[in-house]
Amino acid sequence: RAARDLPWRNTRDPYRVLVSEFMLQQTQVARVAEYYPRFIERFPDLETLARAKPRAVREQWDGLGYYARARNLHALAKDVTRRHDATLPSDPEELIKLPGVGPYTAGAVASFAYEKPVPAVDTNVNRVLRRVFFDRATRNVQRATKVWELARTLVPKNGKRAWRFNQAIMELGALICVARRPKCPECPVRTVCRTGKSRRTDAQGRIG
DNA sequence: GTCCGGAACT
DNA sequence: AGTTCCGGAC
Repeated sequence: RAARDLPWRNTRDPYRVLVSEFMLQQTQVARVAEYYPRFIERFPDLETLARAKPRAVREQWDGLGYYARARNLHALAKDVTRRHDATLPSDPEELIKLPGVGPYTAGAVASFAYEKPVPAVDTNVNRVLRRVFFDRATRNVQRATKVWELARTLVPKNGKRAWRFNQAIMELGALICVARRPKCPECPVRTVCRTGKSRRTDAQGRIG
């Protein structure tokens, strides 16, 4: 509903989704918004990126940090161009085998590009789910796999709904259910959220 | 000065 | 389970 309009949300092109996710792994939205369009213009598709010189890729990435990810992305492009006929896999199990692709990025590409009904748990989503569904004691101890299990049960079975669901939770985590001082009074799910409920009566305590 | 963030590696 | 990478926000 109150989602921000971001360039990589208006596409289902797997390559573009992949690039945005690689950038977002390490950097905040505002900064990615600055780099992403230039990168896409310079390397519009996987083949172009695969053919590019490491130097050129690095230059486009300069200032974003975590340069190993740029190398991974480049290696991935070469990999996929060679082995998968320049088409990114749609299955998270396959995606995760690619360099620089972990559980989150695999889920994100599968959902945001291919509209597969799979969860994508980044730290935002992780934080939101833990606050909403787990009590304070459990929250600190919950293993990541538990949150993924929960996310799997929550994601709509319909791919388009799953896409919106994943985007919505990430947006919630990024704008409202932020790490430091969550804005519970503005939160649309506060009435069903453990944390939101307990905080409604509090003046403004911190979240443990 | 401290916290934040995915994946990879120890 | 803890560390590293890198730059920005606070």
